[in-house]
Amino acid sequence: MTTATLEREAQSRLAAYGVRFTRGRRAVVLALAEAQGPRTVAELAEVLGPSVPVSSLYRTLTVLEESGVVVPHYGTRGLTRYELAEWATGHHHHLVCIECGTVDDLEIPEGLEQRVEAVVEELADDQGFEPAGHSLEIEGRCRSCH
Amino acid sequence: MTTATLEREAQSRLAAYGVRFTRGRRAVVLALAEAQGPRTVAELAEVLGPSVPVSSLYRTLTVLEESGVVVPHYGTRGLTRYELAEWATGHHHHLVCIECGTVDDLEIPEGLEQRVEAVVEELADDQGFEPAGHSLEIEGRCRSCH
DNA sequence: CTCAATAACGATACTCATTCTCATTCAGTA
DNA sequence: TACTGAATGAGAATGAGTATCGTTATTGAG
Repeated sequence: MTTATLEREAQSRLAAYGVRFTRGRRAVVLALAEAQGPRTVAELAEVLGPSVPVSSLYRTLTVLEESGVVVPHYGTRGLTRYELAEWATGHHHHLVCIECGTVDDLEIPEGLEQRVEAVVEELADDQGFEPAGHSLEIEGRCRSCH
Repeated sequence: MTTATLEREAQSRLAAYGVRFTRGRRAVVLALAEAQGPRTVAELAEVLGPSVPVSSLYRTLTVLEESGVVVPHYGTRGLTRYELAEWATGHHHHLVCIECGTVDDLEIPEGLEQRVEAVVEELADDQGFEPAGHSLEIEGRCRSCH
């Protein structure tokens, strides 16, 4: 997805939610687009510098989450990470490093994804609930920690 | 697994780690054995009452985690939940309620689990890392929130 | 273009889960 | 029973995240 398309889509979602696509919100969306996985507020603050103060960063991420532009991720101790929603990144899973705690996106080939979805569907049938989503986290060692 | 077996195994793991299996630690292990899914400190404190003060509860859970008796779970906003490790509960996955945030254990039939593991293995081959574990979280609505 | 009206912002105070500290108590051993 | 290190409990400290509130920026009406 191009940056222009990403911005157009993000703006459209924010508009549907009834808020503006401001400079600060654009900066956060673009920073997340650069990232290879979910990012903490601290990591984003590092990238963005003082142009987006921390208090605004928290509020911006809340707005972006509520309008469906980003989704939160809670895979590591005590920290909330954010990433662009699947309409922007495509469906993917995560590799959580058991050594350093970083989280990387993990592209999953279509065939494998279909098999995961089939399992989720069968589980849903078994247990009598309707699944709204799923996530497969794989714990291992990232390239830096090998 | 019977309570006696659970206690024996827990004691053995704590001994291997070089610490004692005290009254407070036993109480926490038994409380987690009663639970149907990962529990927060607040939830455990509610069940245990004042016999295990909160500061001890945190420390106890840390010791139990380091000795391999319990594992942490970070699936919901801002809260760490703990559950007995898989040697006690067997391998399982989680249903995270998108309504109320509770997390329930989800037993997965052997056949389905094998298919999940096959996918994880293939992903590992593709990406060139060795997986240490995996978790499949299904987001949906729990029975209370239907 | 100017002026409200309202959305967004930024600094700071605050909350609350979790961790740390330290004095006290307990369990195991001589 | 007395000694020694482990374990405990109460409360202080930390830090991520939230709420508040005065200021600034954007939008739309005239």
